[in-house]
Amino acid sequence: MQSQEPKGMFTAERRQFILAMLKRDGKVLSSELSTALSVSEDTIRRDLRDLAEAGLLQRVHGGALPGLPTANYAARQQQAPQAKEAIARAAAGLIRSGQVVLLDGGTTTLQVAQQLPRALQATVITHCPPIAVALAEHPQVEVIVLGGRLDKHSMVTVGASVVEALRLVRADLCLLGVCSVHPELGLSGPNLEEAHIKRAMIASAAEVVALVSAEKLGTAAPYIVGALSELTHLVTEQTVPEAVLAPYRAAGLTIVRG
Amino acid sequence: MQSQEPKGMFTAERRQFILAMLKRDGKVLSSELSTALSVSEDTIRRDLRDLAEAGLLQRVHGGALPGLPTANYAARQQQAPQAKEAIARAAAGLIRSGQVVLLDGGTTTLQVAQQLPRALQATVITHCPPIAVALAEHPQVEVIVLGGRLDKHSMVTVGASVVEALRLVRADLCLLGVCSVHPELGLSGPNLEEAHIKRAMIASAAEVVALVSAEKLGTAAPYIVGALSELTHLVTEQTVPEAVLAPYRAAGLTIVRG
DNA sequence: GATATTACACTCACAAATCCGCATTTTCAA
DNA sequence: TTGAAAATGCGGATTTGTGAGTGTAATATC
Repeated sequence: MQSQEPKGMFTAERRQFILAMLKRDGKVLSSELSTALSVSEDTIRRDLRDLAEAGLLQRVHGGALPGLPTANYAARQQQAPQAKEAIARAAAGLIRSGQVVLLDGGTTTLQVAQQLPRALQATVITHCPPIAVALAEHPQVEVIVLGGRLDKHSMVTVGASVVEALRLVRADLCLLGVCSVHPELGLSGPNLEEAHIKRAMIASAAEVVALVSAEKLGTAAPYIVGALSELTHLVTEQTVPEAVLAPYRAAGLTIVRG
Repeated sequence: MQSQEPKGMFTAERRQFILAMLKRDGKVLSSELSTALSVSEDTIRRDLRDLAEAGLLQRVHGGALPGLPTANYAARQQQAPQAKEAIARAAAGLIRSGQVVLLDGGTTTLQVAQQLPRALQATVITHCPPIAVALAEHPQVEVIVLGGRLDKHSMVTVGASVVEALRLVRADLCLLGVCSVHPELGLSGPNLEEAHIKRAMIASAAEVVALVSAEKLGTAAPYIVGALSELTHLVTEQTVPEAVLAPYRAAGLTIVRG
């Protein structure tokens, strides 16, 4: 993709190229751009200055970094500590090319969406608008949004229409977010509506993966989602001691540590 | 196709040729077009100016690039902020407390969502995930998301499920975004799927408001949404001369200037 | 912590592209 | 045919994009 470009290139084209390169590599260097596009570094700097002014990237010494993908999610990302990021990365690794994936709501699954390899080609079905917005940046993934009433706290759509739409789906994989997991009580959550939806997601997927941070392991919440036997994988943190995980292994789950 | 053209060539023909060449090559140069069509560069510039006004391409220094398809959503959000903001504020003022409102996709309608008075209590139905995310901040507004396949370019969900869900709705008000409006041809847009959805939105609402920036007035696009008579209000910029608005007034529309 | 190096902003200059007004030609209808 | 409106081309002024030179700020190196 490092291909040279015709000597005649519009300013707008060059800036598109810069943005594309930034998106692909996560950063750009003024010097590299200058040689790659065969224009002076001053021109590159002018481009970077204008693009930064438009909020499309963030200038740093020597080049530029991706701009903040809107303030909303920047705030969310901050409250995602390293542990969640690691869990998300591990979970993203479970998705294979060509699969249809059900992606639950929550900050951890949002991280999953942001960490999908750019080369991955898949269909993601979600009832979480922020995840849909995040995945719009992805070049390959097809996104299906499940409609319903928006629950502003958890930022997912809920209601009969979501469950109904899930009935029409046969997914390969299902990634479940915020849930309590208990060796005997199984999965449970703090919200009845969401519990219904998670149950429908489980019913529509061949493999079911739960993303569980350390503090949610061994706990339970008011509303039951399903038994432990409904799960196939459990992704959690490095730091969780093996003793805590033993009962889940015994139940036949594949354990993945982020 | 690169063949020379008869010395006698109608203006419309030449413009078709320009569009075809743009579609084939992804870009056109004023200088090349001038020699290829054996007309002066001024004529080419006039063509490009008119075609850009009709929204069929995007002018750049030295030639033109394909219209909207290349610009991404984040970039569009930045363009012409003050005019769009004014239109959005005026449109937001049309919403009365307790109403059920259909909110179309687009950058202008996103502005509307961001400008809703915090005291307003209403239900907003939208097929645009970014709008849903923006409205999550609002303390009073209930949000309903219409599900479907995500069109990454315009950031709205599309498909039969959206139209189907709209059938179940009886809204008081409908705010339509990016559309071309023409006194005789009525509303039209650049996308067939979206045209279908806009039509369904119109059918489900008692009052229909079109949010139209100055450059979209008097223009048309490939896909018809509906006749002028389907509209009840038209919100546009302060700067639009009264003469341009006269035909819309004559059609019985209430004109609101931002 | 001082110095060398690199990146940056600012200005100027030049060329290309564009815009504008006006004269000329073409088109179409009365 | 004739007249009005639109389209076209031309010469000018203006704007835009670019590169080069110079001084300043930031980073790297010792």
